[in-house]
Amino acid sequence: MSPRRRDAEGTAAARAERRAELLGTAAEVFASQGYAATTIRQVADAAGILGGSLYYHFDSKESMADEILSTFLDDMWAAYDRVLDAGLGARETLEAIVVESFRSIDRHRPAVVIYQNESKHLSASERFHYLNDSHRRFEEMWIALLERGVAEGAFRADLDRTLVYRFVRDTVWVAANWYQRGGRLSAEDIAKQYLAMVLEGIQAT
Amino acid sequence: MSPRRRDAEGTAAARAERRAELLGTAAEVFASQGYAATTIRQVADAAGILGGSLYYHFDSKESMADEILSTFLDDMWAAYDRVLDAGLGARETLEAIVVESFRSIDRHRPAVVIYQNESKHLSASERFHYLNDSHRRFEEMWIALLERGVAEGAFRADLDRTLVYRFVRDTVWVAANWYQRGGRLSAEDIAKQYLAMVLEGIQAT
Amino acid sequence: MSPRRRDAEGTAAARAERRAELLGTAAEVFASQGYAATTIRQVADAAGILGGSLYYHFDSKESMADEILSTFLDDMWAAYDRVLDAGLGARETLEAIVVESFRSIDRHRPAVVIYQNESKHLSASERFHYLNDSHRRFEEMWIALLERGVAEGAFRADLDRTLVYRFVRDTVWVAANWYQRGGRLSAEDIAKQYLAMVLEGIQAT
Amino acid sequence: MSPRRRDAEGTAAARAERRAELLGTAAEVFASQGYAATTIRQVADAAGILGGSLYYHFDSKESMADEILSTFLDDMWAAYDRVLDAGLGARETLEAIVVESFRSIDRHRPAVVIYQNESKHLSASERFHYLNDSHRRFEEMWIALLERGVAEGAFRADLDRTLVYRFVRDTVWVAANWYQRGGRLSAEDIAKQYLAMVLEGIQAT
DNA sequence: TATGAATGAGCATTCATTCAT
DNA sequence: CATGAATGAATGCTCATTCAT
Repeated sequence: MSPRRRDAEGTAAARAERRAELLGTAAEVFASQGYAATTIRQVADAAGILGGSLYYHFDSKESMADEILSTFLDDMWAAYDRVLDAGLGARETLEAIVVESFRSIDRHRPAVVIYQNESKHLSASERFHYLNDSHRRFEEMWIALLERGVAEGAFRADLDRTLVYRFVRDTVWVAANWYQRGGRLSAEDIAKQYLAMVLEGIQAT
Repeated sequence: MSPRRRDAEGTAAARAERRAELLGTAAEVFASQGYAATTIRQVADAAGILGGSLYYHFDSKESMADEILSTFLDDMWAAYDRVLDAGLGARETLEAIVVESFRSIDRHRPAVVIYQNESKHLSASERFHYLNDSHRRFEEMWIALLERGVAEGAFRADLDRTLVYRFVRDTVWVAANWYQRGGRLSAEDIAKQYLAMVLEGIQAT
Repeated sequence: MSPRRRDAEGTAAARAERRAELLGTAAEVFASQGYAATTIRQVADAAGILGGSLYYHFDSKESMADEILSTFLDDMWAAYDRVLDAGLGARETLEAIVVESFRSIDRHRPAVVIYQNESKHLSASERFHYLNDSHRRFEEMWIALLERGVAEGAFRADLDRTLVYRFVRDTVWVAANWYQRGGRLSAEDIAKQYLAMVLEGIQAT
Repeated sequence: MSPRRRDAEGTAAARAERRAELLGTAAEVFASQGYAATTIRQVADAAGILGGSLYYHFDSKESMADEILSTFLDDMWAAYDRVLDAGLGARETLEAIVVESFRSIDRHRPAVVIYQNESKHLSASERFHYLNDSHRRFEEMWIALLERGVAEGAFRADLDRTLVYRFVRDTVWVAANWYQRGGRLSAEDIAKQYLAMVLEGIQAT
């Protein structure tokens, strides 16, 4: 590797790192104040630079949200796909999906919060149509999984399919609102307990 | 009753009715677009009047949100209090609380959506401190109920208390995002199925 | 006519009048400072209101320029069309067109200045494509007129057609840069002298 | 000449050459987009460097315009002065001035365009007062020339002096907007035809 | 009650300019 | 010589709010 090459990679990497750093800051502010209610100056303040300086790195406020959300979704779907391709039974698949979901929350908590709170509004714009696509794929995956589970005798057949889907979906993602990395319970701990509640219920047996 | 008196009451009642009508419209727009992303003009458009005219009825955008949320919370707590005062066992209390929650969603769907999406941000301002109070009371109620249930042998003892609380709380309220009055399932139907899921789990037995 | 009708017309007329008043102010500022170099606040200052208030009347800075230019062009082409439809000889037509051009300058001086200075840049945007259309029609009209004049024996045949077109076109419109209503010479006076120069030249005979 | 001296001259010359190159690029961009509407980045892009790098060569955007315009004006006045010092008759002087004007357009087309479009605005600033001086000198030269021509019996006496001045002045410079080096007609060809039109008129005799 | 014109603070974004490397 | 990250003032525009009618 020539020094020139190393230099070029060095600055490209530094640039990418700075972007990621700023996006992390932006994601946190968007998540805690809401995307619409957050001003670009608040993001810049949190990053320790001036408002205008953000535009050296990003085209617009929207493009920040775009990059935050698509990074999260790409990562999440990669994890989901690994699970779905593993050829597990319905129940094991559900467990693995829930675990991966909590791991996603662990890795991308602010992005998940933004996804939940803002995707309905953002997806109206062309640029965020992939949110709808992801949402549709998500629903199809869950419905198929739940039906397979009923067919395999793993899940109850007496519940409304759509209701169960929504129940599981919301139950998992909403946790992003209170989850804190490094808290009392790890993402895996929480996943285990959530699975116990979702699969077995909370009543004593 | 003098005609004068009747007139006064008539106009006072008419005024209150108009307020309620406008608040209903505002709540729907706030719920569907988000409070911060909604302009006062959009609310006025939806109501068929001009932006400035809303200020005859309300002091500010904030006061609309205030009235929407406090009306909902008052109504919900009245229902909760009736349940809590009925002297039921833990399990029956939980069932009744969940049913009342879905009835609240049925009666105040837009308000519930606003409550979920915006209360975290709104409660920072003095005027909305009652949101924090309500939240705290809510948590205390649920924790106490769950502990009583464990003590009574109705609920499992092997689950993290706080996790169960959050699980049940979120699970119920998030449904406001998709619930539609007059849909396939009534609020009571949904409550029954949610209770089945929460209490017994979704796995086949 | 009902009072209601009169009222509606009254306010509609008042609104149109205010728009025209503001557009006149904007046109003058755009003409004297240049469109790009003029801030919306400068226009507002000249109108005695605040920057934001202009947006009650107009969608954008661009839409002001649009309305200024299209009003001028519509008026000018109406006058041109009256001349072209009158069935005059080439020389008389040229004289009438030049006279109408100076009258247009008299009525729309700032708009003409904006047209000259900014149309090249503005016409890049879709919204201002009609500037290109007008330009093309203008060129066709002049070329046809000059050729007819040569055929009729009214104009010299030894000059480059395109050069003559540009000469006459520029010669007339550029006068908007210094013309002042109520100055020593009226628009018609100037037209007469310009025609003398263009037709007969400035050298002594 | 020591090697050291030659180096210094070499780099100084190289620097001057780079400046001139960059100024040529800047002039073209300013001319085609308008000075105010052109960003320093667009100039830099056109030059193949980054925005900040221009500041190694120039103090400011303004100083680029300054150098572009003053270079053009110095060159033009040098040519004019040669003509004026030649002791020609009024008519021959006018012809020579017009020819030199078109030669200036040929050599400095973008600068001429900038001069026409922006000098009115630029000359407000102290730094560009020489634009006013040039303008005044220009006017005096033309008025004197035209009066001499009338006195010598070369030019018509029945036309408004100021009008003729403006007519000739604008007519010549405006051509910079469409002139293209290497086009069908050379600068001298165009000058000849313009002189024919200005002196003899366009009507058949 | 409602209108419509205006306010004025604030927002996302742009851009000339600086400067350490 | 050039880069690239940052500055900070300014810009077009939005929007909650006011108020005379």
